[in-house]
Amino acid sequence: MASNPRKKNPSETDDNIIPLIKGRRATSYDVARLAGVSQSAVSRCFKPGSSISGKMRERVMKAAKKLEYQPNAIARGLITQRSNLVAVLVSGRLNLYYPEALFKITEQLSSAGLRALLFTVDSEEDAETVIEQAWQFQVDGVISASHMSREQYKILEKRQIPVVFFNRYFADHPNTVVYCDPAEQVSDLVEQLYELGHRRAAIIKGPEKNMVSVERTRIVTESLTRTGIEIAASVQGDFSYESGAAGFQHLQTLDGDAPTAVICINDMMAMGCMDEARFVLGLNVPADLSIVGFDGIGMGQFSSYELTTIRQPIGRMSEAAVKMIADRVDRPDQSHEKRVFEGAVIPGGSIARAPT
Amino acid sequence: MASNPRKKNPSETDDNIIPLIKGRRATSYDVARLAGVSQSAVSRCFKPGSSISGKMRERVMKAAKKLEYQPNAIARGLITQRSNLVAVLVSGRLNLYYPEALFKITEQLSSAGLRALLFTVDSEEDAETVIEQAWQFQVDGVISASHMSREQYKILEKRQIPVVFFNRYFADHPNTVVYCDPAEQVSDLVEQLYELGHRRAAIIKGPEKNMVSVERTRIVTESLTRTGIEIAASVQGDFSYESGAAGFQHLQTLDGDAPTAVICINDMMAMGCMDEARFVLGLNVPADLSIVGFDGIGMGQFSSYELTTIRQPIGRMSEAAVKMIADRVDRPDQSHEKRVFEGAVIPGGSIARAPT
DNA sequence: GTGAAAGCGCTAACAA
DNA sequence: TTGTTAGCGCTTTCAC
Repeated sequence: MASNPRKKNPSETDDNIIPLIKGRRATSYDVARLAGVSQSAVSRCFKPGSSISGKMRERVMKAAKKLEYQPNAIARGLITQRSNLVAVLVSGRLNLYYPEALFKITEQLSSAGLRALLFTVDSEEDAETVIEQAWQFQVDGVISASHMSREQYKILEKRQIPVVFFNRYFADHPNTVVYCDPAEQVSDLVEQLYELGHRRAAIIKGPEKNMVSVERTRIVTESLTRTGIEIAASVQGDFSYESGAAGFQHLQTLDGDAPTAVICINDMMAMGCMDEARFVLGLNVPADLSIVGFDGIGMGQFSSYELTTIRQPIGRMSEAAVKMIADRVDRPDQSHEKRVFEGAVIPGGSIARAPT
Repeated sequence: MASNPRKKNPSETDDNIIPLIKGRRATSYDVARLAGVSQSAVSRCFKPGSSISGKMRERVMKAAKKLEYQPNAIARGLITQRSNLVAVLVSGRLNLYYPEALFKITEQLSSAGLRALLFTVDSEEDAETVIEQAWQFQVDGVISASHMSREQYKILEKRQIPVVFFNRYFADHPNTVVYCDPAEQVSDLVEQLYELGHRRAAIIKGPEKNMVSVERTRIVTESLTRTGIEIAASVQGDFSYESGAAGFQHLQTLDGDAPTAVICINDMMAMGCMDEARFVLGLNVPADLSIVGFDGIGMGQFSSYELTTIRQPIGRMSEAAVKMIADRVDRPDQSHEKRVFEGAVIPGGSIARAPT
């Protein structure tokens, strides 16, 4: 019979007394035998909120301790249909510039009793295989801070795996999202630039298909136009330092008056831009050129940069993402929710009155 | 009987034709039924190297595709006693300065058919709970790039969970290690400093209990002494930018001749030190002061710093770590191995002739 | 090459 | 409150 406990186990045929054979981990049966109770009693002892007497609990726990028994989460997951695993999808390339969120999310998941199964996704094909992997490992949910196509999302939806998007979403599709909307702060900052006399600005954008980049660019463009600052140019970057430098170099080659301010769609590019302006072109930042970034990464505040930027509340966003995935795991039919956080302007010293 | 397939499954009692009930994932039984073969045949189809006929494989795969069947890795793990999960332990705080290794390791694990279960460890108690968690999840191995006490390591050893240490090890205990030994490069760099006329240097150390910090400090100290450069002072930092700045500030308060060179035990502190020297004390780096770092992080090469440093071959080290853990998972009784990589000097522009 | 059957370690429904 | 028992979905002998 299947339920005949450990019939083939050598520890039983050889010697019923020795409970833990070297090299084999103790199971609930081993604990039950040592404690002289049933296996299910052991199981109950490790499930919070089970009805169990103090005496029983004590006996079991003593035996468990002796055998260093810890319930097998894999076996538990098989029967409960809950793995307590959450796939965390990050972009290896982009996250290098911004690892805070990953660590915060991992910590938060841990406090929620969930484990982070980490996947790096740097291409659409990666996403494909990662989703299959996550499916094989029966993850209870997915936190996606990397690229994911609509089709891929639909697969997860069909399989009823809850997904929380971190800083990206599908506008035309219901989904659960934690997001930072810097519109208000962009508006403030752009007005400040206007008052400082800036009338021509340039934008260095992030990756073409990156949602954060596209949204920030849109907001900046709108805000500049509304305020009455002309957009001299808008060049493509890829979020890296090098692309910020290259972007600024590219700006120099364009016709027309030079912009007095450059808005970079993330901090890394802003630093590249600043260094290019200062060290290659010999400009003075901010006297000759004002530079603004996005993200609020730690490095931006180093004395060499003192970047004026718009910070995302990463801690609160990570917390929210984990809270939301945990909720959706418990109640998958729950309606979708989008939690939008505001940014915050970090003043810095990279903007000043426009040169006359 | 336990092996009576899916007796209680509503999809069977209600309708034997419909193979996949909405909301339940397909199992190998569902596929077997649709293909008209036995369940074990399905299992064999998904195990590489099983003896199976082409016709059978085709039929099964067709059915599997139709049902979007993927084997359940959790159930597989239960029976094979292999979870294909590897716990990756990183320090959340310290890794912020150095996320490359984590992403590289994750990618490499993925190619080896293993998944990274990520844990952040920032205190000894964290390590305690993390080890228990990893044990519960039946991880096949552990890659530890965070603090772990000897006792904690011994627990893992006793439980026969292979461990690979990344950039740390226990000298008096056999263990499997991937490590970067920069002794040679330190020697070169120190000699270079000597030839540039430096005779007094200071050291800004990393966290007291951090193995990398202790080792680098030891090597630097020895090298300076051997070469004939006096160690003016050695102050404590914690690997952060701020502590590098504070460290340099602290150096200024000390009696005696000021050092003409500062060796910082990581790049982050070197940048803090450099900024403090330049922007707070108005020194010119490298004309007035030479600064050296360790790690070779990307930022160090930004034009604002151009840090002279000793790089670790992170890519190769990550690769080695994954290779080693995969080997040990397959052959746990294999003897231990320590793979030591050399560093590489990145010239940079933060050292020059000592001021006279 | 294929199928029947046992059982990995656990939870949960049920009976006592 | 406790014990008995049926499976979660898979791999793996063992017959044929």
